Amino acid sequence: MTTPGKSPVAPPSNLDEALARLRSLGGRITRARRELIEFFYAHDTGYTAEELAAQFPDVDDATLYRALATLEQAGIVAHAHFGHGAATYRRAGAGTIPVVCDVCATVLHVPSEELDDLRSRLHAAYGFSVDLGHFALTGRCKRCAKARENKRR
Amino acid sequence: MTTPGKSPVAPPSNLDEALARLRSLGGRITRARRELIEFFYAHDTGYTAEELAAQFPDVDDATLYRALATLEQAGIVAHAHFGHGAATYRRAGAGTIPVVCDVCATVLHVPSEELDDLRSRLHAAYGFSVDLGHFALTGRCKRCAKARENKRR
DNA sequence: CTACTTCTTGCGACCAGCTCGTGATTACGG
DNA sequence: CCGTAATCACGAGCTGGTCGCAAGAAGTAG
Repeated sequence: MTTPGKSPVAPPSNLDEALARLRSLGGRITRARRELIEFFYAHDTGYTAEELAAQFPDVDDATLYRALATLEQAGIVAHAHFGHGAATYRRAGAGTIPVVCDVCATVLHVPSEELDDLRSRLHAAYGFSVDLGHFALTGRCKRCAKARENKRR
Repeated sequence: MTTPGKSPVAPPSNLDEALARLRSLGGRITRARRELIEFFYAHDTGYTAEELAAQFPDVDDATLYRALATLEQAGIVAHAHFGHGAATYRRAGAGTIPVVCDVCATVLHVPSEELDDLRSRLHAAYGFSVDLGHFALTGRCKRCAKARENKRR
């Protein structure tokens, strides 16, 4: 309803596989798409659309968003929401989930196995398959939690 | 950085306490605020700003958002993000975490104890105090997960 | 009850992040 | 190299939310 259908298959593990996947789904390899894929396979962290736009100044915004949506449907990239602002995009299948401090916006990447437990519990109890990683977990990092403690007394 | 500072104290447990809390923090009890608080104490689920605006047609949008922000700072209401759209607001301290299906948008309310484990694990391992409930967990509900399975073969 | 101060509201303009419609362009199968 | 469908660039538009400011109400002191 809100998210474009995400491919349930395993993410491609390298650039060539990603290009092949895109092609096999009937997508064309355009300059924008190729550059994006290359970029994501060269950089493992997440980028906002704005950052990507700065990286590829001659790709139009609308094109950028459409390319990202296509790559996402192909299971090549994934996006997640941090805090209140823009979404961040990164390579699919990264194996970590982002945890963001709402105070200082620091992002901690937690291995996704930390959450396997929760995932299987919710699956067993409610039949729900959680997709951890689409929304970041939020909270307070060690430092900001401590700072706030001090302020309160 | 993104979220207005959230009060770390326990949420008020009834309407009068909530009003008292607001007053004790130097806030005035205006019609908009009182009506909102009454509404949240009468309805336990979450509402988008749009739904609230429809509920209180003579409260201006900007006022509504400002009132919600005030109540949130006072620890009376809390907002969370479901899917990609608008935030939803509800009474603070509800004790359940929303889990949303990205396909059919059904919301499942999971007792927050289900997540205690995760919370303490992340706290122990990274010093991070997660605030589950600010972002909903997303994924596929039983029915939509099954539907997708069938479509794939 | 009145006067006064300060917080709050309503209004309109505005902003970020993203999406859509359209005609021009380009990838790629043949 | 051609034809044609997929894609792109451009501009307008949409949603969800915020801001500045003048006018209006809540609380307080007298």
